[in-house]
Amino acid sequence: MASSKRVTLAQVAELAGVSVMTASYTYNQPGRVSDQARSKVLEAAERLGYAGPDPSARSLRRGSTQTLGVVLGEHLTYAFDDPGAVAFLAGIAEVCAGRGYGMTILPITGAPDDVPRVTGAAVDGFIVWTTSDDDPVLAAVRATKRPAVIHGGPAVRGLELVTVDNRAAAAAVGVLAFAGARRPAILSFPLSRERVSTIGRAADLPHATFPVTRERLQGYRDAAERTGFAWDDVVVAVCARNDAAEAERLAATLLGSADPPDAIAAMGDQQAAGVLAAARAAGCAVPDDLAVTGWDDAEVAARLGLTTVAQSLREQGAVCAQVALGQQTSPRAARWSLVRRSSTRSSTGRGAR
Amino acid sequence: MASSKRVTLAQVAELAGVSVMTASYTYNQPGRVSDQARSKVLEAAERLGYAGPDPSARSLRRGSTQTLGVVLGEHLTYAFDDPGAVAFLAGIAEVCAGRGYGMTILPITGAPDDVPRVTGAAVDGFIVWTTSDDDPVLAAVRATKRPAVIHGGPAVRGLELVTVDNRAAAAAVGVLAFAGARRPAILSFPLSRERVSTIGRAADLPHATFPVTRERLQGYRDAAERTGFAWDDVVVAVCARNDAAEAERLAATLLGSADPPDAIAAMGDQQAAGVLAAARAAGCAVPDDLAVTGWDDAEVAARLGLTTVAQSLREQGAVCAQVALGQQTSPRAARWSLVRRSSTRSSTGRGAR
DNA sequence: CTGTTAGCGCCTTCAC
DNA sequence: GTGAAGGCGCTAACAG
Repeated sequence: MASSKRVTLAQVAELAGVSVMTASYTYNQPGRVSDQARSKVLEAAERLGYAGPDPSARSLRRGSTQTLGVVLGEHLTYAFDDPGAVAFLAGIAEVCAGRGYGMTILPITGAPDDVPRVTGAAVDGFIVWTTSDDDPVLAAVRATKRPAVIHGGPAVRGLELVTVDNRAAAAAVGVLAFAGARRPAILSFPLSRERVSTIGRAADLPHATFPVTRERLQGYRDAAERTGFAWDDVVVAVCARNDAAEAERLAATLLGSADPPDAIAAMGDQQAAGVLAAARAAGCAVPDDLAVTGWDDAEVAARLGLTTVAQSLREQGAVCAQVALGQQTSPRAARWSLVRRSSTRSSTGRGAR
Repeated sequence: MASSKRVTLAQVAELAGVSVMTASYTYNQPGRVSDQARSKVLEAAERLGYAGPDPSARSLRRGSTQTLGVVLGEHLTYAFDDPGAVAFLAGIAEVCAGRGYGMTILPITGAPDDVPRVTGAAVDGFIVWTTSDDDPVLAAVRATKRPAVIHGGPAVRGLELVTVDNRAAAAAVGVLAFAGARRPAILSFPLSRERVSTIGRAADLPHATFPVTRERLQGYRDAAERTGFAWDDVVVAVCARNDAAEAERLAATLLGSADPPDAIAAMGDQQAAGVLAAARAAGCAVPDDLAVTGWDDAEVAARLGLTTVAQSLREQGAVCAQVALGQQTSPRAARWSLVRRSSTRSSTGRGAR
């Protein structure tokens, strides 16, 4: 039945005894073709083992691929490990599926071939997961001139941006973390793509090229100053990612130091969960000996009673997709809110809640 | 600088004063072009705002898209929620990134347009996440004649299959679950795409069209019979998915019944975690009052001390990708092993471990 | 309802 | 190192 070579629409049309267009219509606008012609075409297709119109040829002709590209920063595994990133992807997928679009994941490895792989992806638009100011992929995406939306940051001229106001949210949650504390500390996402772990004074921090990290640090600084601290007094531990295990290790180090913190604002709920584990191990009562805050309001935050910043990454993913598809423009800043639970001190006195 | 219309290689070549082929070589085989010609081309491209070779045209001409399609069953959100599925995707992504391939996620919604969306995806091959015998997407994938690998099942003529021996593994873990028990029960994945929750006798189960579910049920049956039970005596609760919350609800119902089970074999670790939560709520000691087993050896299994079936979904994802890329063929059955922890009774007497 | 024409943008082939 | 021709497989646009 099937020939070994690729079967084309022209061959099907010939065998069916109709023109190529009739065969094409049979697949694309079946209602426009007579029953008779249609069945002849389908029968011929069956006989030849025709696989259906070739997607690449169709894309070329139509000028659209019906696919959106999603650029995920280095370490795809970590992206999938992060419940926030996963929710974001689910939001994109929902919109894509609803509009008949596919969704191409473009994993970035850090190797030089990232750029051609992104540029060469057959997609109608891009969604870029938070990255650093200096990520070469940003320029590559812009160079394609296809619609592109960046989530989180950085803001790039000509590309859309969907994000919460990280600085404001960090300031708000930071106040909850630091209120009533004497030695505030921060558990930070990496500052730059090198992703090294460090512990040090806030004043000694090198410039952060991840805008999301940078803005949250600024917000925590606002919070520290608002609650009576100098930025220099704040200890900042930098993690390589939003991961409980590493956070636990760093938190254990902090808590075991000569001058342990009594408040830790973390940039992610997974990190905060690690901090709670370290606190338990150290015999530290939360929130009395140690206040802890997270970020994202993931499932773990509710389970552990974490005070955190709530935002819907899923919804933001959906918005990114809509913007990339041109269904929506100029999204105002995404919504966020504070979720106050038992991991922070009550500002009106102990046990006030 | 940039014109509003799409810029083509021919226009770049013309402005650069070279032939189209020289321009093409500049992008694809830079070494083959003189420095002079190359810089003229790149300058012209810059001036015109040329976005680089069009991916669809290139795919058509080359006959390959450099992308793999991954078909994820209904409810993409759930897929991302399932740590096993996520590990599987990470394994695929790893191989894809390493070979310069993209990875297109094809979410299945259950709507009739699933088939054209899958068929029409510009991909070189497919990886299909476990589905039911009657899923129309299977036929569609096969009809494309592109390489395709199914994970888990069903086995389809002409398509590759990567899976563990579910029946054997279920029999093995089932023996651990049921040993020393008097009223064995099973917490099952859905039987068919309808995904309804039910509780009933094993003998009354309708035919399962999800082969993975079916084979695991058969294995548990083997285990039940091997440990002295008739299949009719086994209670089976069917969940809509591998999710802790739903499992907890069903387990609570089981444990609150007139004749509560004292052993529950679950098809997933998340489900098993839900069972443990229900047991705790019901004041049921594990494993003495209730033995519990899971499946996958996810992170939660280690944390909760669950006896479970270990398999590397990540590795299986990688294998699927390699097979789909034609780098590997006829994969033998994937490896699995038993991980015995504290959620099951010791076969040599209490506390033997 | 069916057919003809004319490319979509690029790259393989083969010549120079 | 460079170029001319031709066509990958399909469908928009326009007849009839």
